Amino acid sequence: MDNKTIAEILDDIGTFLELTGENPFKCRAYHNASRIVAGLTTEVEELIKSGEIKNVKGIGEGIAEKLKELVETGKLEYYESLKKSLPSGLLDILKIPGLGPKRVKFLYDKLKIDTIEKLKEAAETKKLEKLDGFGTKIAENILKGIEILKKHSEKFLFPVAKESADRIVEHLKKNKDIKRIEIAGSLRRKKEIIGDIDILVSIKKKDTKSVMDTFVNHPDVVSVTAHGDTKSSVVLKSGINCDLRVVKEEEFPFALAYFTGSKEHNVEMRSLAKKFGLSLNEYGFTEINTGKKIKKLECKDETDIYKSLKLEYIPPELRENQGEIEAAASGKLPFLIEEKDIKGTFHCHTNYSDGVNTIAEMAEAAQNLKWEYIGIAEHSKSAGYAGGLDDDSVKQQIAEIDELNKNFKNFRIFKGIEVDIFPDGRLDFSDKILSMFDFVICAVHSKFNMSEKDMTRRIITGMKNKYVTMLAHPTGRLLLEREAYPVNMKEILKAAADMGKIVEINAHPLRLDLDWRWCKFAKELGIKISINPDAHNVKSLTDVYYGVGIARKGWLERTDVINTLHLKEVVKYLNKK
DNA sequence: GCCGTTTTCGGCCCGACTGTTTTCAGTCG
Repeated sequence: MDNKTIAEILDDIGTFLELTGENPFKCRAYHNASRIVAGLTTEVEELIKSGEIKNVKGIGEGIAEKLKELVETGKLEYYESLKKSLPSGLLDILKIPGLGPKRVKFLYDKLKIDTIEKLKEAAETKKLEKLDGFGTKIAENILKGIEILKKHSEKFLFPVAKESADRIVEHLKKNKDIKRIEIAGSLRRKKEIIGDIDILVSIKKKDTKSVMDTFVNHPDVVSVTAHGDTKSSVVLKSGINCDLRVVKEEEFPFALAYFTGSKEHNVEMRSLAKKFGLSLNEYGFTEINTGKKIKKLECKDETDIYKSLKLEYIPPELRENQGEIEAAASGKLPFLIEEKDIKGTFHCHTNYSDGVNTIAEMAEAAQNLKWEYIGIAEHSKSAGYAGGLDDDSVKQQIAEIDELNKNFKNFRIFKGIEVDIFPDGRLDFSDKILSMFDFVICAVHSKFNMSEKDMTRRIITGMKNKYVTMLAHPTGRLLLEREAYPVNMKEILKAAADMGKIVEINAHPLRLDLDWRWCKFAKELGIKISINPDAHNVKSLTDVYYGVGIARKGWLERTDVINTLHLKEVVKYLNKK
């Protein structure tokens, strides 16, 4: 049983326990354990065999015992009986905004409501509002919530959320009462999937009304779900929920840190503050004993906050509670890669296959970005749906690139290919053809329904070819659209490290894969990463910068990423292959 | 259920908003 499945089961147990009214801290222990398991780079099964499981922080005796049963028998009695005791529909009802475990359980106990349909009917027939603690307003909100859930239950890709957020920020900036404004939340942390948008402002005067009004009256706003003095909440045209918080200028750094999250990072920060005798919240530090605001613990920015707890400044992308606080305490934070470090890129398509622009146009666009090189890599012949190249068109493209390269002085187009890995691990071109390229990318594009074992072997066999330089989009996922195919990523990365192959972070917003959760492990193995846009037109070359965000989340430094090398260094690297 | 530089028991982050109440519970992040 893989860690992902185990994590889901633990998370469900946490939720089930909430619904039964269990001690909230016990519930949290399961949710915590779920997150921890999801972040492990070693299989739980191995940890149990080696006895290492008891050294994992957040997993104690009780949960370790349950994990043991789960991996050894493939089942967990505790989980099964919880599941049996509660209708599965309660989990759906829980997704409705405004309904938490208490109310869901109450409704189930009182009215036997266990599906969204029954809930809707009860609200419409005024049964809900007669219950203790319920009223007309809550019933209305539940109906509204059901509608919102139906329409906008989905999450959003980073660029979609970013664009919506930028529009609001631009609009708010016109309000002269605003002093500082920042996007916070998962957008600031550069998560690949965004749930909602958090915007934070500080204002010059006391009255927040004008700022709040500016916000809720934005033309993109389709409904207002909260409209208070310090917080307002709206749903935007794009379907995204957007929150605005207004704080005083001196509170701004604390609020920014707080609303940037992640929640888990904040919890750790608060615990740490406690050890310093301080309580940390979105407004500042408070001494725990006196309850008085500490005058001289003013922080002008986030750096000051971290410094107060004897930590280095932690960049937002790292704030996922994946060891960044310990690293910051011991001066071991990575010096993260930045956009300006990118000197070129690989894996771009042209109109030779399914791209839009010519090679020359792509090269020109790359130069406009001040890059020193671009690598063209079309699909191979079996990728008929994507205009894959046959032997003849390969030769023709190579000739064209050679010709174009004669015109450049400090720029170069690298000749490459994105060759398919067949189910048996063979590649879609002969070695003779592959030997003609400056670099070769291998990737899976078909038959995704193989077992984990077979898919892992397929990819590793493909990488073994001596002409292969790098592996592209290692899980084939399309965010919010298609699940990753099952692979043993640990084995693949180990194999890549052994063979000295580069692994791609595909910077296309739908892929962003190698996932950042694996980057740190890849880095520890000494694997070089290439941040590639998989661009099919000139505009999407800048997708590379989404990839930089993911690399930063994955603790990567300039030296971990191959396309931070200057032209001369890259030529040397590729020639060594 | 987890955890320990106050602790092996007794805590476990904390505040805003909403709706229902008339001082608070539930939800959310």
